[in-house]
Amino acid sequence: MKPIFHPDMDGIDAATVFGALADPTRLAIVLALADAEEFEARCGSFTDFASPSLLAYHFAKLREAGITRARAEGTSRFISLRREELDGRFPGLLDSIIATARRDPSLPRISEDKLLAP
Amino acid sequence: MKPIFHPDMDGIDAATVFGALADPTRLAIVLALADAEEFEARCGSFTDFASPSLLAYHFAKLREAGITRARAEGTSRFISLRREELDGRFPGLLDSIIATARRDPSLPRISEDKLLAP
DNA sequence: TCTTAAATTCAACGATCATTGAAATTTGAA
DNA sequence: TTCAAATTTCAATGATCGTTGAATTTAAGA
Repeated sequence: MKPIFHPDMDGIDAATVFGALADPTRLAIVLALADAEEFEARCGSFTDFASPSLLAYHFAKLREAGITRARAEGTSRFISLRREELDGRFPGLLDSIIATARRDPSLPRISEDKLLAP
Repeated sequence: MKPIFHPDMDGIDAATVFGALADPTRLAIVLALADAEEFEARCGSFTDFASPSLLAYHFAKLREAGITRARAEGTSRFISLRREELDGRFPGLLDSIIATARRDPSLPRISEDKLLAP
């Protein structure tokens, strides 16, 4: 019932965004969201990356840095990239981040068809 | 006499680069280097940003993440951006970082003519 | 040689971070 | 109402981070 907090994009500073990306698991989440056909993914799709409670921590970091939004549906949650808003605040940055993540072979990947499966 | 360590760019991963940028002082250093006419700056030019010992810590972080190089001359040191090398590893990233830093008014700035003055 | 200047290194500190496992919350289904 | 699934919250841990101030290094100049 309690709404999910999403920060105003105008208040986001650059160092906070980079801090949210300074972790391979979070970078892998962003990459998976970027490379997926669907624009959102179920939170439970990422259990290959970390334990549920650790994932919740990483999801909160990304959300509080303005990079992702979250939406609740039933007992599930879906997250997606705040593409347009982030591009308004820092034009071109998200695309560059995604391109950078793609170039890093050390990042864990996830098969795309896992992202929405219940 | 002991040479300054510069990591091989191939071994740099994306999360390390973002981690080096997750601090306003280090972002301000990168921004100053990017906006300067000269391609390098004396380390002592940044004392507005932090104390000498704290600056040395930040310089090391940037250097170990592959973002900057350092060169000793007499008792001074000069740092510069590893533009071409970084662009080879992560094309377009540095320009995007610089554009992002420019859009963040909360970052401290330095008058450009301080960067080389002895 | 003695001194000064420029910068780093080191030891310490409190703060934040990533991680774990258990407990709590929320919702839909039996 | 009870149960199970999905996810978060909480408390605790060790590790890393940003910061300070003192000590050290290095090289140039008097």
